[in-house]
Amino acid sequence: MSENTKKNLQEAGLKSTLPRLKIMEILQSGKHLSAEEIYKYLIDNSYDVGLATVYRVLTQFENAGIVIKHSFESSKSVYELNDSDHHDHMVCLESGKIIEFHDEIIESRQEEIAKKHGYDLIDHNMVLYVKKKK
Amino acid sequence: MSENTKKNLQEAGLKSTLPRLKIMEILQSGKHLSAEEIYKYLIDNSYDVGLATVYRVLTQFENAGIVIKHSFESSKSVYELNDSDHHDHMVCLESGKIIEFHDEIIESRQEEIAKKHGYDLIDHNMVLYVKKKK
DNA sequence: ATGCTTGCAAACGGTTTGCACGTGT
DNA sequence: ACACGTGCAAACCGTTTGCAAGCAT
Repeated sequence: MSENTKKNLQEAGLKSTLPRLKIMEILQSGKHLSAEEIYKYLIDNSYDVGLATVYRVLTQFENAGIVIKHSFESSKSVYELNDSDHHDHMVCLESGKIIEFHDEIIESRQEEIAKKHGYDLIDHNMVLYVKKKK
Repeated sequence: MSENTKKNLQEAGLKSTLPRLKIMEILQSGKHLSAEEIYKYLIDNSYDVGLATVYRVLTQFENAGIVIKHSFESSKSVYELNDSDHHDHMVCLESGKIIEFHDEIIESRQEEIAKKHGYDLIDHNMVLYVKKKK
């Protein structure tokens, strides 16, 4: 797996350095993590990185299409690996839990709406804010 | 109209002060404006406010349900009057133009999705990023 | 050997806050 | 008169950047 990661990085024109490999590895968890969370995790596991490096690496990964950046809450951004099959998110306002989902009906409807207004749909951002049903 | 505005403010427990009335008036334009844009507009029209006041007023308005805050681009937020009939937004990546729309199919689909996962839909955020059809 | 990467600390940009003064009711 | 609102400047917080040193190829 690490060999694979190395290749992925090189294909993206990025030298396979330790910070990059470590960050990639953390992202494999499938969680939605902030730069700071990743940074803290590395420090706690006694790998010394600079927070700036974490930001730089994440930005490079984003540009390379390796990760996707979200801003569910206004201030800090979170990152997740781009598994390349698109999904949207639901955030529980009570627990903060993030649920991923995909809905073809909504997707195609979005296309139609853009078209109807004379535009091509390039991308979209959709987050549902929810609470556990009682 | 200004009398009405005054009443609205008071109902929200906010004294009807000049900064608040002026900001309310600017928002009537129906545009999506940032705090800084509102601030500049006031200064340019020779009404001296502090930027901090603009932020404070907008936050109070948001809490009172008078305005809605969006973050279409990551950094600055924009505000619009809450006309209380809900709509979503489409942003043109080339011109920056913002188009409002409402789609019942998507709305009800969102409800269903939340339910299907055992949640109640409280709110949502949806932005389509588009480009003019060529 | 070269140029990309890194860590650090300083800068950044949007937003918030403490404080003393001003204003609406 | 009183509490609430305001302006200013300083603080804030997440993120970015300049620089000199370090590392992958």
